[in-house]
Amino acid sequence: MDSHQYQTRSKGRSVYGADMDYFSDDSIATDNSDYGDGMMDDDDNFGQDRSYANGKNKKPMKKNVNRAKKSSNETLNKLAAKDQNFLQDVHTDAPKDFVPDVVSGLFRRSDFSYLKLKPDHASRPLWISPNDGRIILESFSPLAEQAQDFLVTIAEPVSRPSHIHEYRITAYSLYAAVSVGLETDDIIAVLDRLSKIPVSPSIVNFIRSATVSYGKVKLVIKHNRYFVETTQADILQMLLKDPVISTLRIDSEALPTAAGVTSAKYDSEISSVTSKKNTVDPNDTEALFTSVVGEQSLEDDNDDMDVVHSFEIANESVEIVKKRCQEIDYPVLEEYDFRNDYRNPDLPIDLKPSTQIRPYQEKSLSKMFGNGRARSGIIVLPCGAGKTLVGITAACTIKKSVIVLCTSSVSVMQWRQQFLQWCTLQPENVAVFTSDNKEMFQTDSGLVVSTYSMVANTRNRSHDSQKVMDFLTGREWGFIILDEVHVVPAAMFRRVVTTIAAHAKLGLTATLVREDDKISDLNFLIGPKLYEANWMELSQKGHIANVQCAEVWCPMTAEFYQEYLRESARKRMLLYIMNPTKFQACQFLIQYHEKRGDKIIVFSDNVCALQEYALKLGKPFIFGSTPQQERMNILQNFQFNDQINTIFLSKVGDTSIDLPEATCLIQISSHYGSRRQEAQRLGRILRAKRRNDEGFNAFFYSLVSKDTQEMYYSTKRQAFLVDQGYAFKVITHLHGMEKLPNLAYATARERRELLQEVLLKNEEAAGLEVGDDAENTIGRGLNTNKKIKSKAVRGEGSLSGLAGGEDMAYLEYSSNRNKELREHHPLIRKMYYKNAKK
DNA sequence: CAATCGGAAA
DNA sequence: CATCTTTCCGATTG
Repeated sequence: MDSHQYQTRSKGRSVYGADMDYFSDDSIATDNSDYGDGMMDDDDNFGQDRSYANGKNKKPMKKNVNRAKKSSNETLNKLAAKDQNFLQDVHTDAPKDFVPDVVSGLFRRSDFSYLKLKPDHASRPLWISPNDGRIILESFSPLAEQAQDFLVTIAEPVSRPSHIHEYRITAYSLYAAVSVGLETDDIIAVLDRLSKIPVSPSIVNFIRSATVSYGKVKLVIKHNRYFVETTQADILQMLLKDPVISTLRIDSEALPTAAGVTSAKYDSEISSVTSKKNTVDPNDTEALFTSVVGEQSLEDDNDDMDVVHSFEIANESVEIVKKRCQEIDYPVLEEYDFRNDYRNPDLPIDLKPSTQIRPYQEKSLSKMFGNGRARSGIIVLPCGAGKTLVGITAACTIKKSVIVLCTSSVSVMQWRQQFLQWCTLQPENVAVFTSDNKEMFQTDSGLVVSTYSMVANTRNRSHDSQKVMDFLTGREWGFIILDEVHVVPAAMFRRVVTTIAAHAKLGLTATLVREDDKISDLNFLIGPKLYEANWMELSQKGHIANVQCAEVWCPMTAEFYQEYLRESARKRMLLYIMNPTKFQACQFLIQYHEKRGDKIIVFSDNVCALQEYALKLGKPFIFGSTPQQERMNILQNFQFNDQINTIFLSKVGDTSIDLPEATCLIQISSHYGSRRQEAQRLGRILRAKRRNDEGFNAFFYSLVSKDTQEMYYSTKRQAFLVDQGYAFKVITHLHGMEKLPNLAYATARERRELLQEVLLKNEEAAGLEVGDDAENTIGRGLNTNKKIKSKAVRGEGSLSGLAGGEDMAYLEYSSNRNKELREHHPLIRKMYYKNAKK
């Protein structure tokens, strides 16, 4: 199936320039999907090569490039089939313009023909670019699985579609590898064994130079005090001479060994140390060295070294030191020797015998506890793969007080429940700390589950809240679990990490991508990425659902497209979301999947559209201002009632709702190019495994209005999933849609009415902030222009609606109900306030 | 005392 | 980039 890789290749970056002629391009077949039977078959005629999505380079991609690829030889073909951006960000000192004439992609700027293939290259699965540490893995090789295990450890997975995987060795990935316990020589040796070509000296040098300093400096907490440790004396000297770090050192000998040193005392100690240090000649490294080196024997670890050199730093300076170490290329490793921690009381916690750990969960944990200590870091697992259980197992291994932080109070409750479900922890050892539940455990050790916002809060706290915070900050925690690390703003994170003293930190996430650059902050705030699962592999092994992703192209109707072209960017959005064809597609898909017996979730970012769709189709929906009680009610029904098989969700569904399992997901609008959102939403159906035998057992549709901006965003959003190996099929025509009985907006008149409604909504949205209906009561003389307009469109219903004829208002203007409730009340209030003042 | 609302921040 | 949604707190209800 040759074209397969082209589909999956489409880590597309389409740029919608002025030319929109790509859709007449014959390389995109239209209307060849047979929706009636074999609708989701892995059939070639189903999806098409997304060759329209071709390049950052703003030029419409030449068809013949793709063609050329198809006809060239096997290996070249595969390499070339990789994304075109291969060389877009090559930072290399190697000659780039070897051969100006290109074959394609990868070979555009460099000629690699000078690289000698090993005689038995065919049986080796790797190829390493000497220029930039890029690694290409043939995932069909028999050695692929082992190679993959190795590569995830030492390199960043860039893209992992079905046949060819791409990784990249970076300084950071090497750091992670070293901190997981790999040795420099082993890395090089294994690489060489797997590679088709001898590993180039440039790569070997890079690995050596990067790893020589990595994993050598450790940060350890003892008795609530922080120590910087290293086994190499020369590194210690180097650190002590560092202008930043040297000033932060505390003389540990002078401190009493007992805990409970107040921070005031710390300060005085610091000053005493610095004054003392001035007496030492900075050039006399020997003296400097001996003045601080506290030698101590290490409990026989797997380390050959039996001495560690360490010095103490103050709690407050931990972050500065970590950052500084990162800068000077000696990133600190945080390890917790929990087995030898006799000071903190043990927590009676163990997995229940019935609890089963899956192989990949075990593997991720083995990275964490590889040398008998607990390393801090991040574990990346797709949603539904049992992140919670990984966290719980880690807690059961450490057996010290645990604190769990999550993003919402809903997940707080879930964590608590899961802990009680999977392990032997007793309820009296568990405390929940949220806005309406402030508990503390009375025992020596225990588990606290809380939210980030609760802990990181800087504003004034309620009395109870402060008491709990004192409790949290006043003790030493063995382990902290940070759930959904990718969503937390870095600033908040920092506060959390610095206020709570925890020996080991574990970050859990499904997607380590963000559209901003804050993700790198996690590196030094928590630690290296310890493990990243391959989604495809998990789904092949049946741990998560097997998902068929599809993008449905809905052509704009003539009227809508006309308006679309006329309107400003701001208003275009509503037009393409409310596109009648899209609505029909949605209706059709819902009906199709309900017949199959699927449970369907429809996502829409746009609240107006959400309500419009849901009401028109008579389905329940949940959005921000849906009260908690109603949410529960709807979700309960969705889960257990056979009559309710479809629900509509706004952004609330992305996080913080405990969604019952669904098997089909339809997206009608989304947040621009957010890859994270896309992944998160897909994650909502990964848990579903009911029909594992039928091949695809879950469906993910994105409805996209053709020829609009949406297409651009859509491709961007998919990038992450495509990198994970998902193939997005394009459906240009839903077979049998027109024949659907009671199809909405089937007549031109209905569509016109819808268009009117949408345009009108735009007006209202624009006029809203001036308060166009407050005028009836108080807002006299305010913007009469708008007032007239709004009155005109509202017609007879408006007055009764304003006067409290809710039913009427709800039916006719339901889409604005939320806005009216939320926006006009404060407005009226403000006006009252103003009047009262006068 | 609980439920609910408004405000602020993220 | 604005919008949406969430969180927490304090105040107001019945």
